[in-house]
Amino acid sequence: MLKVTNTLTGNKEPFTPINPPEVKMYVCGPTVYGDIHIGNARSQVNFDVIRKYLIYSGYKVTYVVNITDIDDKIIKKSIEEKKEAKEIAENYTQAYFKVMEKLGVQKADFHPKATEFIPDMIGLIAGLIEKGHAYVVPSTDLGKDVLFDSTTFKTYGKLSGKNLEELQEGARVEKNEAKKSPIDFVLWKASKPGEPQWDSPWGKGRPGWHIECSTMVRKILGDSIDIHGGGVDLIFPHHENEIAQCEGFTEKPYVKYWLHNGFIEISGQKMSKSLGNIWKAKAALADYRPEVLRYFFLSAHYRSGLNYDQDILEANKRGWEEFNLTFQRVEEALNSPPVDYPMDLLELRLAIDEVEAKFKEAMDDDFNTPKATAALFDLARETRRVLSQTPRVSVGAKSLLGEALDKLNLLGGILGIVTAERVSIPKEVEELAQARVQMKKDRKFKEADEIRAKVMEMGFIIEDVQGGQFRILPKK
RNA sequence: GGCGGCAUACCCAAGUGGUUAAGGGAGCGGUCUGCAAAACCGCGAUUCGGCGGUUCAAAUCCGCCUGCCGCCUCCA
Repeated sequence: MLKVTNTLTGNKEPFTPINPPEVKMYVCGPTVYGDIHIGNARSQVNFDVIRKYLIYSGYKVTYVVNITDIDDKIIKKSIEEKKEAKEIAENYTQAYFKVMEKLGVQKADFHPKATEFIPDMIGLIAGLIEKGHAYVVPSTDLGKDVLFDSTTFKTYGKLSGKNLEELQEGARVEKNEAKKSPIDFVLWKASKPGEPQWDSPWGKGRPGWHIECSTMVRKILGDSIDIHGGGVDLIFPHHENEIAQCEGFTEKPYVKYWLHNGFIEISGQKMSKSLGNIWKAKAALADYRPEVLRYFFLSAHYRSGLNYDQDILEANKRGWEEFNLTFQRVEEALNSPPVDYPMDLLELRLAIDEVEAKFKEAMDDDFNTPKATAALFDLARETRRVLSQTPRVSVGAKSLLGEALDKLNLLGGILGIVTAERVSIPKEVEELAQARVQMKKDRKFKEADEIRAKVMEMGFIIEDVQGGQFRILPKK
């Protein structure tokens, strides 16, 4: 039984979708005003894993990740770079997809862009005005603003655990004097001359940030959905406001399970522009394999903070490489002719039999990826143990190793920490290594060592195993 | 000030009332080997920030204290 921690209730609760086996899932995607950083990437990877695990568990998932392609930051950037906002948005949208693809994040079923839903947003805003949840105030020469009237939504604050009085007292200096209450938020924003703009009943303007998610969720998935995800920082005000907009209008529950992932910190500090410690996903991918980054992201529970440090990532890298080596070893054994002596396979048999149950148990517990990974490592260790003495194994062992490999591929694939990529060994290296076997037999160790040194220069390591056999590994 | 989270070995990190406190990295010892190895095996917290309490039983529940962090303003 899958359990998930729901921000709305603050509890870990059984996951029972509204209309099983269907699961409607929406995750906040990027605002495309720049290259995404490693924190955005972590969030998307977390939810990618959650999505894949739900599918593995038999749910029929409809997955939506939006692209915010109109907002203040994009406009600011377009002024700075003297480019159209549209061009900025388009460029960074492509950059985003490129990074996601590299990271093995599967495309969502829908990637709606805010600018493609303007008429729907206008419709929702008009509906909110009609229902008395929103009001219009004068703004620029081109149009008026529309604001959500928070006090009309009784349960405002239920997601973030805040209440209206506290919020009003704690509110910072408010710029917009037209607001009835400082915590009212903008649904529609009048444009200034030269800014991107759309026609509306309130003149030329553009949508507020919160309204886009509400609109696209309703348009694509419906009034009530099962899962809505994003980073912890979105709880307030973004997701709080989405609830107010949708439930204010539909009077139906908007989202059943709110899931929020923790932040990545850089050496214990929050990533921020002022600290100058923003770590871009692109830069991370230049230094590390995607599988290593995913392994790192999944090394802590998704709700926890995740501290980045050079040493920590290096340690994760070594851990992943060890895991990855298992695949190569097993494939090597499967592709070699069998030996005819019996092997002790009891431990491996047991490990294969329990890995999937252990993995499920971990993932069913609010997607406990560190624990799930440990289950995979237990099996990987057993396979390596069988292979420790020899690259060639018995027929029985081959059969079990094949089973183990299938399990590791299946489960590791959900986490996205398995790579299909194999380093091909050049024929010349293979031949040199083969020749070295005879040299060793002839006790020409000096020559044998020279071969090893030469192969090393070519980027490969020769490891001797039992029976005069060898194993070739790429140099790291 | 309000709300919330966290504190487990040298490092990362599971564990949320009851067998020997997962897993990974580093370290150490060993195996194999002509040597080497990033290979394999073994070792490693009588103890879970501190102090009290509840309980037959607590890292796990409660209270207080200390320290760190997030949100309350754009942010994954």
